[in-house]
Amino acid sequence: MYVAGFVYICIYINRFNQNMEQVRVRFAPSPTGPLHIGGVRTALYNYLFAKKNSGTFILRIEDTDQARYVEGAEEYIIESLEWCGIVVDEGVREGGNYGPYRQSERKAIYRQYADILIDNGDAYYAFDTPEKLESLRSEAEKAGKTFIYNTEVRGELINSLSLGEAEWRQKLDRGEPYVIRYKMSYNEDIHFDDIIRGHIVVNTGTLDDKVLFKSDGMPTYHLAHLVDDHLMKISHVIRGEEWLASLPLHIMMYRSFGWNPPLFAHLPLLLKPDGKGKLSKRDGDKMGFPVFPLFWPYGETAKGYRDDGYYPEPFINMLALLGWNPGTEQEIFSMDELINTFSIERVGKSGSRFDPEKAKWFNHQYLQNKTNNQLALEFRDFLRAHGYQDDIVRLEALVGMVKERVSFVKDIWEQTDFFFKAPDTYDQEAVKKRWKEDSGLLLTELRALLENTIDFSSTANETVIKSWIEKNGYNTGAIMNAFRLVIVGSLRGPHMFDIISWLGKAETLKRIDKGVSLLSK
RNA sequence: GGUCCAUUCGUCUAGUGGCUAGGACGUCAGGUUUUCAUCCUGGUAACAGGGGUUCGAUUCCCCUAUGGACUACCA
Repeated sequence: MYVAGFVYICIYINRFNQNMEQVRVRFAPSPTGPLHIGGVRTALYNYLFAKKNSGTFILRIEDTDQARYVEGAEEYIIESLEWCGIVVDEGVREGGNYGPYRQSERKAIYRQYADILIDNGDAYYAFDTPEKLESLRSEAEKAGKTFIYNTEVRGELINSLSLGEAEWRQKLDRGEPYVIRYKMSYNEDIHFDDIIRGHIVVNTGTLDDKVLFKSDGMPTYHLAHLVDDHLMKISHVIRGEEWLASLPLHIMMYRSFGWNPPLFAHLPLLLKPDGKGKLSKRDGDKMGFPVFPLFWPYGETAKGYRDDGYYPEPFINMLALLGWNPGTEQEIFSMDELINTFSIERVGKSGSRFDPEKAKWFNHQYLQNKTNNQLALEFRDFLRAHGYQDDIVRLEALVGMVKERVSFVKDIWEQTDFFFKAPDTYDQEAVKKRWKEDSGLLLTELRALLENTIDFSSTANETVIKSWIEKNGYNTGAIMNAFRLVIVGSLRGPHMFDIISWLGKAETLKRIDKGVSLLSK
């Protein structure tokens, strides 16, 4: 028992080391719509693992389902990965020695492998119509059971196992539609390992004879991905947890083919922020955050992170930490740091609830590290959208004043709108609280002071005004709040002296005049 | 229903057979500030439940509960 266990572990370790020699991983989405952040995370973990181990990251398009194919989805997926900074080594655009990388273009390959299984006796032809199977399923359901196409019922259905050879060959020759099914063995325990979940045992009695080859001449996922993974020399299959249930089948198939399976790692799911279940587009719509990297422009549109103002770096940073952590207290990672630190063993086992608030915080952190020049350049577009413009040096100064209080470039406008337009109305609450009987007189006095100032810089004004306040024994808070009210229109914004210095003397005096006349009535 | 997987603060998570169970987001309070925000400081808050094993379990085992995935000629 112990010896068997030891031998088993040795074989496993040996295989593990073999696979580590040439790491080749793939991200294999099907082009059925926009790429979900769950998918992005799967791609990211594959990418990080590949780069960490000097391996190859492959993008394979799994378009074997012609009915679900969506125009534009492939381009969208590629563009999404590009935006994220996930670089594909081999794929539909990049090419490579193991192409083609689109399954629809590999159609001819799959049939041969299906035939190998048939010759082995590990697969067979089945002629049952979808309608017949459907009715068997609903019948079983009515009886409180589940219909499974397996050893128990195989003999009673129409296939090359129940029919005489002459009979099924005749059906084939006549061109009757058929599928190829895997002949699952009965009552056998299969043992396999998952890097994240450890050792798992499943009895084949609970498995069914999965369709490998469809009547439309296309393989199903089970056949296609397995053949491709083998032919493309994939060393590690890192994919979503939804595949864990069909891993026993895949292990059996590797055995039938006589191939060494790759190593597997099944990633936990991303769950919705509230309640239960996995994250979906609906949650994003409902709670006002995106679940896709990019805006999806086809058919039913969906907003994306890029278009919502997120930078790719914090988006990736946030996603990397959702289900994985380095075991240290570091939270902010560049892509290179992620690559250096990543390991599959440190991916968690349980599903992670997505928290949009934390995503915002990551963006905030990254934005703080941008230079004023970068932000000013980006902000200029938002400014134009509001019908304003200014020179880049002035915008740099402006951005510098509010940078630390925003999470997105688009937020800058909310913090700086009053720089571009004098207030027309004044916040009533603030007026009530801060505009006193003598405010008008005091501001008129202040106006005279500013009018005679030569140096209108922030520091110069601060010195002048503060000494004036002190000399006259005025109340600083009373003056400054009233001052802010006429300049900004409400009690918010950066340092007052920075504001008026940016506005300039003429505009400052104008706003005092306007405010005093409107508020002193 | 069946099979498989999972379960540490509200959320993301660290961690260990003996610790005051650590960090981050959020939240709350205080401080700084001429305002708001930022920022700083501090607080709040967790080992799903029940049995074992053990001198001792959050940690190891079993059961229960809860959640999830799969159960297509979809991936």
